[in-house]
Amino acid sequence: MATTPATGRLPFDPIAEAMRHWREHGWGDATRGMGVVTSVIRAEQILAGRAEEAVRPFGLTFARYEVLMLLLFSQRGELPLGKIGQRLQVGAASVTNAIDRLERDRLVRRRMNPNDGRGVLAAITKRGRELAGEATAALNERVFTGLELSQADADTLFALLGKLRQRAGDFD
Amino acid sequence: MATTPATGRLPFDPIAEAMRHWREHGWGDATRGMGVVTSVIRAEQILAGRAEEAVRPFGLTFARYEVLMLLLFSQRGELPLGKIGQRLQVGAASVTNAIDRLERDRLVRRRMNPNDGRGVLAAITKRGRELAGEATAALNERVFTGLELSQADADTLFALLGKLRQRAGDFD
DNA sequence: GGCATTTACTTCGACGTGAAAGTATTCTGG
DNA sequence: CCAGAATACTTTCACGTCGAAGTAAATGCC
Repeated sequence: MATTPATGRLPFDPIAEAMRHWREHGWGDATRGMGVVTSVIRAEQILAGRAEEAVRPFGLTFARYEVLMLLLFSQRGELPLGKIGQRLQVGAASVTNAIDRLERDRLVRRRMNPNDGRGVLAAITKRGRELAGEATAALNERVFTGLELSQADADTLFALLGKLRQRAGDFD
Repeated sequence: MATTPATGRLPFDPIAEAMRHWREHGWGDATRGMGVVTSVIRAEQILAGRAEEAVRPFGLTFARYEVLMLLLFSQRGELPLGKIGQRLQVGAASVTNAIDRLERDRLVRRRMNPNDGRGVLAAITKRGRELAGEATAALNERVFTGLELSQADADTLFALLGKLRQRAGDFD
Protein backbone atom coordinates (compact mmCIF):
# COMPACT_ATOMS: atom_id res chain seq x y z
CA MET A 1 0.00 0.00 0.00
CA ALA A 2 1.86 3.03 1.24
CA THR A 3 5.63 3.38 1.33
CA THR A 4 7.62 5.11 4.03
CA PRO A 5 10.06 7.88 3.07
CA ALA A 6 13.44 6.79 4.38
CA THR A 7 14.80 3.33 3.85
CA GLY A 8 16.57 1.23 6.46
CA ARG A 9 19.97 1.85 7.97
CA LEU A 10 23.03 0.50 6.27
CA PRO A 11 25.56 -1.91 7.79
CA PHE A 12 28.43 0.45 6.87
CA ASP A 13 29.14 4.12 6.41
CA PRO A 14 28.37 5.03 2.81
CA ILE A 15 30.55 8.12 3.04
CA ALA A 16 33.59 6.17 4.19
CA GLU A 17 32.89 3.86 1.28
CA ALA A 18 32.82 6.76 -1.16
CA MET A 19 36.10 8.05 0.24
CA ARG A 20 37.67 4.68 -0.41
CA HIS A 21 36.60 4.92 -4.05
CA TRP A 22 38.00 8.41 -4.28
CA ARG A 23 41.39 7.25 -3.15
CA GLU A 24 41.34 4.28 -5.48
CA HIS A 25 40.73 6.59 -8.40
CA GLY A 26 43.67 8.80 -7.59
CA TRP A 27 41.62 11.71 -6.29
CA GLY A 28 43.32 11.52 -2.93
CA ASP A 29 43.79 15.23 -2.47
CA ALA A 30 40.08 15.82 -2.79
CA THR A 31 39.02 12.97 -0.54
CA ARG A 32 39.00 14.91 2.69
CA GLY A 33 36.95 17.73 1.20
CA MET A 34 34.54 15.28 -0.37
CA GLY A 35 34.05 13.59 2.99
CA VAL A 36 33.41 16.86 4.76
CA VAL A 37 30.99 18.21 2.19
CA THR A 38 29.09 14.95 1.95
CA SER A 39 28.94 14.62 5.72
CA VAL A 40 27.57 18.12 6.17
CA ILE A 41 24.93 17.44 3.57
CA ARG A 42 23.91 14.18 5.18
CA ALA A 43 23.90 15.58 8.71
CA GLU A 44 21.68 18.37 7.49
CA GLN A 45 19.22 15.88 6.03
CA ILE A 46 18.96 14.22 9.42
CA LEU A 47 18.66 17.34 11.55
CA ALA A 48 16.47 19.30 9.19
CA GLY A 49 14.21 16.28 8.91
CA ARG A 50 13.74 16.24 12.66
CA ALA A 51 13.08 19.96 12.79
CA GLU A 52 10.53 19.64 10.02
CA GLU A 53 8.83 16.84 11.86
CA ALA A 54 8.73 18.76 15.14
CA VAL A 55 7.13 21.77 13.57
CA ARG A 56 4.65 20.02 11.27
CA PRO A 57 1.96 19.51 13.96
CA PHE A 58 1.66 23.28 14.09
CA GLY A 59 1.01 23.55 10.40
CA LEU A 60 4.45 25.04 9.89
CA THR A 61 7.53 24.19 7.89
CA PHE A 62 10.96 24.98 9.26
CA ALA A 63 11.44 27.69 6.64
CA ARG A 64 8.25 29.44 7.73
CA TYR A 65 9.13 28.92 11.37
CA GLU A 66 12.40 30.74 10.81
CA VAL A 67 10.60 33.69 9.27
CA LEU A 68 8.19 33.78 12.18
CA MET A 69 11.00 33.79 14.74
CA LEU A 70 12.80 36.54 12.91
CA LEU A 71 9.70 38.68 13.10
CA LEU A 72 9.06 37.72 16.70
CA PHE A 73 12.52 38.86 17.68
CA SER A 74 12.39 42.04 15.67
CA GLN A 75 11.72 45.19 17.65
CA ARG A 76 8.49 46.21 15.95
CA GLY A 77 7.33 42.74 15.00
CA GLU A 78 7.73 43.57 11.33
CA LEU A 79 10.45 43.61 8.70
CA PRO A 80 10.82 44.40 5.00
CA LEU A 81 10.85 41.19 2.96
CA GLY A 82 14.31 41.97 1.67
CA LYS A 83 15.71 42.06 5.18
CA ILE A 84 14.21 38.66 5.86
CA GLY A 85 15.91 37.16 2.85
CA GLN A 86 19.19 38.71 3.90
CA ARG A 87 18.99 37.32 7.39
CA LEU A 88 17.94 33.84 6.35
CA GLN A 89 20.15 33.85 3.29
CA VAL A 90 17.47 32.83 0.87
CA GLY A 91 16.44 34.40 -2.40
CA ALA A 92 13.65 36.92 -2.77
CA ALA A 93 11.38 34.37 -4.40
CA SER A 94 11.61 32.12 -1.37
CA VAL A 95 10.65 34.95 0.94
CA THR A 96 7.67 35.88 -1.18
CA ASN A 97 6.60 32.26 -1.11
CA ALA A 98 6.99 31.91 2.66
CA ILE A 99 5.14 35.14 3.39
CA ASP A 100 2.35 34.13 1.02
CA ARG A 101 1.71 30.99 3.02
CA LEU A 102 2.15 32.61 6.42
CA GLU A 103 -0.31 35.24 5.38
CA ARG A 104 -2.73 32.61 4.14
CA ASP A 105 -2.62 31.12 7.63
CA ARG A 106 -2.97 34.57 9.21
CA LEU A 107 0.32 34.31 11.05
CA VAL A 108 1.68 37.33 9.27
CA ARG A 109 0.21 40.33 7.50
CA ARG A 110 1.66 42.25 4.57
CA ARG A 111 1.81 46.01 4.90
CA MET A 112 2.96 48.71 2.55
CA ASN A 113 6.30 50.11 3.70
CA PRO A 114 5.55 53.74 4.59
CA ASN A 115 9.17 54.69 3.95
CA ASP A 116 9.57 53.00 0.60
CA GLY A 117 6.88 52.72 -2.03
CA ARG A 118 8.51 49.63 -3.51
CA GLY A 119 8.78 47.85 -0.23
CA VAL A 120 6.53 45.54 1.70
CA LEU A 121 6.61 44.82 5.42
CA ALA A 122 5.70 41.47 6.91
CA ALA A 123 4.12 41.95 10.33
CA ILE A 124 3.62 39.05 12.71
CA THR A 125 0.10 38.67 14.09
CA LYS A 126 -1.04 37.64 17.55
CA ARG A 127 -1.73 34.18 16.25
CA GLY A 128 1.71 34.15 14.71
CA ARG A 129 3.33 34.99 18.03
CA GLU A 130 1.43 32.28 19.82
CA LEU A 131 2.20 29.62 17.26
CA ALA A 132 5.86 30.58 17.13
CA GLY A 133 6.05 30.09 20.89
CA GLU A 134 4.45 26.67 20.77
CA ALA A 135 6.58 25.52 17.88
CA THR A 136 9.70 26.70 19.68
CA ALA A 137 8.78 24.69 22.75
CA ALA A 138 8.41 21.59 20.60
CA LEU A 139 11.68 22.20 18.79
CA ASN A 140 13.59 22.87 21.98
CA GLU A 141 12.26 19.77 23.61
CA ARG A 142 12.30 17.35 20.72
CA VAL A 143 15.26 18.44 18.64
CA PHE A 144 17.58 20.99 20.18
CA THR A 145 17.98 19.25 23.50
CA GLY A 146 19.09 15.66 23.38
CA LEU A 147 21.37 15.90 20.37
CA GLU A 148 23.54 12.79 20.27
CA LEU A 149 26.73 14.72 20.98
CA SER A 150 28.43 15.64 24.23
CA GLN A 151 28.45 19.31 25.14
CA ALA A 152 32.13 19.48 24.35
CA ASP A 153 31.66 17.85 20.96
CA ALA A 154 28.71 20.10 20.22
CA ASP A 155 30.77 23.15 21.07
CA THR A 156 33.63 22.01 18.87
CA LEU A 157 31.28 21.26 16.01
CA PHE A 158 29.62 24.63 16.37
CA ALA A 159 32.97 26.41 16.39
CA LEU A 160 34.23 24.60 13.31
CA LEU A 161 31.06 25.28 11.37
CA GLY A 162 31.27 28.91 12.43
CA LYS A 163 34.79 29.10 11.11
CA LEU A 164 33.70 27.53 7.85
CA ARG A 165 30.70 29.82 7.51
CA GLN A 166 32.67 32.93 8.19
CA ARG A 167 35.48 32.06 5.83
CA ALA A 168 32.93 31.20 3.19
CA GLY A 169 31.80 34.80 3.45
CA ASP A 170 28.58 34.20 5.28
CA PHE A 171 29.02 37.09 7.67
CA ASP A 172 31.58 39.56 8.96
CA MET B 1 16.18 43.19 -14.72
CA ALA B 2 17.20 39.95 -13.09
CA THR B 3 17.85 39.46 -9.41
CA THR B 4 20.61 37.32 -8.00
CA PRO B 5 19.75 34.54 -5.56
CA ALA B 6 21.73 35.21 -2.43
CA THR B 7 21.80 38.58 -0.78
CA GLY B 8 24.87 40.28 0.61
CA ARG B 9 26.87 39.21 3.64
CA LEU B 10 25.86 40.41 7.05
CA PRO B 11 28.01 42.42 9.43
CA PHE B 12 27.38 39.89 12.22
CA ASP B 13 26.68 36.21 12.73
CA PRO B 14 22.93 35.68 12.57
CA ILE B 15 23.23 32.40 14.42
CA ALA B 16 25.08 33.95 17.35
CA GLU B 17 22.34 36.56 17.37
CA ALA B 18 19.64 33.90 17.52
CA MET B 19 21.45 32.17 20.37
CA ARG B 20 21.45 35.43 22.29
CA HIS B 21 17.66 35.62 21.90
CA TRP B 22 17.31 32.03 23.02
CA ARG B 23 19.13 32.76 26.25
CA GLU B 24 17.16 35.91 26.86
CA HIS B 25 13.96 33.93 26.60
CA GLY B 26 15.03 31.37 29.15
CA TRP B 27 15.63 28.57 26.69
CA GLY B 28 19.24 28.31 27.74
CA ASP B 29 19.40 24.54 27.82
CA ALA B 30 18.37 24.34 24.18
CA THR B 31 20.70 27.07 23.00
CA ARG B 32 23.64 24.87 22.21
CA GLY B 33 21.53 22.42 20.24
CA MET B 34 19.84 25.22 18.36
CA GLY B 35 23.20 26.65 17.42
CA VAL B 36 24.49 23.32 16.19
CA VAL B 37 21.40 22.46 14.18
CA THR B 38 21.18 25.89 12.63
CA SER B 39 24.88 25.90 11.81
CA VAL B 40 24.70 22.54 10.10
CA ILE B 41 21.76 23.72 8.05
CA ARG B 42 23.51 26.90 7.04
CA ALA B 43 26.80 25.20 6.25
CA GLU B 44 24.92 22.79 4.06
CA GLN B 45 23.32 25.65 2.15
CA ILE B 46 26.76 27.01 1.40
CA LEU B 47 28.46 23.76 0.46
CA ALA B 48 25.56 22.24 -1.43
CA GLY B 49 25.18 25.50 -3.30
CA ARG B 50 28.77 25.27 -4.46
CA ALA B 51 28.42 21.64 -5.47
CA GLU B 52 25.28 22.44 -7.41
CA GLU B 53 27.05 25.26 -9.18
CA ALA B 54 30.06 23.10 -10.07
CA VAL B 55 27.92 20.42 -11.59
CA ARG B 56 25.41 22.58 -13.42
CA PRO B 57 27.60 23.18 -16.51
CA PHE B 58 27.32 19.45 -17.17
CA GLY B 59 23.55 19.54 -17.12
CA LEU B 60 23.53 17.74 -13.80
CA THR B 61 22.22 18.41 -10.35
CA PHE B 62 24.09 17.16 -7.33
CA ALA B 63 21.37 14.62 -6.62
CA ARG B 64 21.68 13.13 -10.08
CA TYR B 65 25.46 13.27 -9.87
CA GLU B 66 25.33 11.16 -6.74
CA VAL B 67 23.22 8.54 -8.47
CA LEU B 68 25.62 8.48 -11.37
CA MET B 69 28.63 7.97 -9.11
CA LEU B 70 26.89 5.20 -7.24
CA LEU B 71 26.32 3.36 -10.50
CA LEU B 72 29.82 4.12 -11.72
CA PHE B 73 31.30 2.56 -8.60
CA SER B 74 29.00 -0.44 -8.65
CA GLN B 75 30.50 -3.64 -9.95
CA ARG B 76 28.19 -4.18 -12.89
CA GLY B 77 27.35 -0.54 -13.55
CA GLU B 78 23.76 -1.12 -12.56
CA LEU B 79 21.67 -1.26 -9.40
CA PRO B 80 18.05 -1.77 -8.41
CA LEU B 81 16.36 1.57 -7.71
CA GLY B 82 15.65 0.52 -4.17
CA LYS B 83 19.34 0.02 -3.45
CA ILE B 84 20.05 3.49 -4.75
CA GLY B 85 17.55 5.04 -2.39
CA GLN B 86 19.00 3.07 0.47
CA ARG B 87 22.52 4.20 -0.24
CA LEU B 88 21.66 7.84 -0.79
CA GLN B 89 19.06 7.85 1.96
CA VAL B 90 16.30 9.32 -0.11
CA GLY B 91 12.77 8.15 -0.67
CA ALA B 92 11.65 5.97 -3.54
CA ALA B 93 9.90 8.87 -5.22
CA SER B 94 13.12 10.83 -5.37
CA VAL B 95 14.95 7.93 -6.98
CA THR B 96 12.24 7.48 -9.58
CA ASN B 97 12.47 11.16 -10.31
CA ALA B 98 16.26 11.20 -10.61
CA ILE B 99 16.34 8.13 -12.83
CA ASP B 100 13.61 9.62 -15.03
CA ARG B 101 15.75 12.64 -15.74
CA LEU B 102 19.00 10.73 -16.08
CA GLU B 103 17.29 8.46 -18.55
CA ARG B 104 15.90 11.42 -20.45
CA ASP B 105 19.49 12.63 -20.85
CA ARG B 106 20.63 9.12 -21.79
CA LEU B 107 23.06 8.88 -18.90
CA VAL B 108 21.26 5.86 -17.52
CA ARG B 109 18.96 3.21 -18.88
CA ARG B 110 16.18 1.35 -17.09
CA ARG B 111 16.17 -2.43 -17.34
CA MET B 112 13.83 -5.04 -16.00
CA ASN B 113 15.39 -6.87 -13.07
CA PRO B 114 15.77 -10.44 -14.28
CA ASN B 115 15.72 -11.70 -10.70
CA ASP B 116 12.66 -9.83 -9.49
CA GLY B 117 9.64 -9.09 -11.56
CA ARG B 118 8.79 -6.06 -9.45
CA GLY B 119 12.21 -4.55 -9.69
CA VAL B 120 13.93 -2.20 -12.06
CA LEU B 121 17.64 -1.78 -12.63
CA ALA B 122 19.27 1.50 -13.52
CA ALA B 123 22.31 0.95 -15.74
CA ILE B 124 24.81 3.71 -16.41
CA THR B 125 25.59 4.34 -20.08
CA LYS B 126 28.86 5.21 -21.74
CA ARG B 127 27.77 8.83 -21.88
CA GLY B 128 26.91 8.61 -18.20
CA ARG B 129 30.36 7.35 -17.32
CA GLU B 130 32.04 10.09 -19.28
CA LEU B 131 29.91 12.85 -17.82
CA ALA B 132 30.37 11.52 -14.30
CA GLY B 133 34.12 11.70 -14.77
CA GLU B 134 34.04 15.27 -16.00
CA ALA B 135 31.70 16.41 -13.26
CA THR B 136 33.91 14.79 -10.66
CA ALA B 137 36.95 16.62 -11.95
CA ALA B 138 35.07 19.90 -11.63
CA LEU B 139 33.82 19.09 -8.14
CA ASN B 140 37.22 17.97 -6.93
CA GLU B 141 38.88 21.06 -8.26
CA ARG B 142 36.29 23.69 -7.48
CA VAL B 143 34.68 22.45 -4.28
CA PHE B 144 36.34 19.56 -2.50
CA THR B 145 39.85 20.97 -2.58
CA GLY B 146 40.26 24.42 -1.18
CA LEU B 147 37.72 24.17 1.60
CA GLU B 148 38.37 27.01 3.98
CA LEU B 149 39.40 24.72 6.82
CA SER B 150 42.80 23.33 7.80
CA GLN B 151 43.28 19.62 7.33
CA ALA B 152 43.15 19.10 11.07
CA ASP B 153 39.93 21.08 11.37
CA ALA B 154 38.44 19.24 8.43
CA ASP B 155 39.30 15.91 10.01
CA THR B 156 37.77 16.93 13.32
CA LEU B 157 34.64 18.18 11.61
CA PHE B 158 34.35 14.98 9.63
CA ALA B 159 34.78 12.86 12.74
CA LEU B 160 32.17 14.79 14.71
CA LEU B 161 29.65 14.62 11.92
CA GLY B 162 30.34 10.92 11.60
CA LYS B 163 29.64 10.47 15.29
CA LEU B 164 26.42 12.41 14.94
CA ARG B 165 25.33 10.50 11.86
CA GLN B 166 26.03 7.15 13.39
CA ARG B 167 24.28 7.90 16.65
CA ALA B 168 21.35 9.25 14.72
CA GLY B 169 21.05 5.78 13.23
CA ASP B 170 22.36 6.55 9.80
CA PHE B 171 24.48 3.43 9.56
CA ASP B 172 25.98 0.61 11.59
C1' DG C 1 14.17 68.02 -14.31
C1' DG C 2 14.75 63.72 -16.67
C1' DC C 3 16.64 59.54 -18.12
C1' DA C 4 19.50 55.39 -16.83
C1' DT C 5 20.36 52.42 -13.12
C1' DT C 6 19.41 50.10 -8.98
C1' DT C 7 16.35 48.22 -5.68
C1' DA C 8 12.21 45.65 -3.89
C1' DC C 9 9.10 42.40 -4.96
C1' DT C 10 6.35 39.15 -7.80
C1' DT C 11 5.75 35.58 -11.15
C1' DC C 12 6.99 31.42 -13.70
C1' DG C 13 9.29 27.28 -14.61
C1' DA C 14 12.48 23.51 -13.27
C1' DC C 15 13.91 20.56 -9.69
C1' DG C 16 14.43 17.60 -5.44
C1' DT C 17 11.90 15.81 -1.59
C1' DG C 18 8.50 13.85 1.66
C1' DA C 19 3.77 11.97 2.31
C1' DA C 20 0.18 9.27 0.66
C1' DA C 21 -2.02 6.23 -2.33
C1' DG C 22 -1.98 2.90 -6.34
C1' DT C 23 -0.26 -1.30 -9.02
C1' DA C 24 2.26 -5.35 -9.72
C1' DT C 25 4.89 -9.09 -7.95
C1' DT C 26 6.98 -11.91 -4.47
C1' DC C 27 6.94 -13.93 -0.02
C1' DT C 28 4.78 -16.38 3.98
C1' DG C 29 2.13 -18.85 7.12
C1' DG C 30 -1.33 -22.21 7.51
C1' DC D 1 -1.64 -24.25 -2.60
C1' DC D 2 -3.58 -19.84 -1.38
C1' DA D 3 -4.91 -15.68 0.94
C1' DG D 4 -2.77 -11.88 3.33
C1' DA D 5 1.36 -9.25 4.00
C1' DA D 6 5.45 -7.27 2.52
C1' DT D 7 8.16 -5.30 -1.49
C1' DA D 8 9.48 -2.47 -5.50
C1' DC D 9 8.15 1.17 -8.07
C1' DT D 10 5.22 4.90 -9.93
C1' DT D 11 2.20 8.74 -9.54
C1' DT D 12 0.29 12.84 -7.55
C1' DC D 13 0.46 16.69 -4.58
C1' DA D 14 2.43 20.24 -1.50
C1' DC D 15 6.45 22.72 -0.59
C1' DG D 16 10.93 25.25 -0.60
C1' DT D 17 14.60 26.85 -3.55
C1' DC D 18 17.04 28.77 -7.41
C1' DG D 19 17.26 31.19 -11.93
C1' DA D 20 15.34 34.27 -15.04
C1' DA D 21 12.38 37.75 -16.35
C1' DG D 22 8.87 41.42 -15.31
C1' DT D 23 6.93 45.64 -12.79
C1' DA D 24 7.12 49.61 -9.98
C1' DA D 25 9.38 52.92 -7.28
C1' DA D 26 13.57 55.24 -5.66
C1' DT D 27 18.32 57.03 -6.78
C1' DG D 28 22.01 58.95 -9.33
C1' DC D 29 23.94 61.77 -12.45
C1' DC D 30 24.25 65.03 -15.86
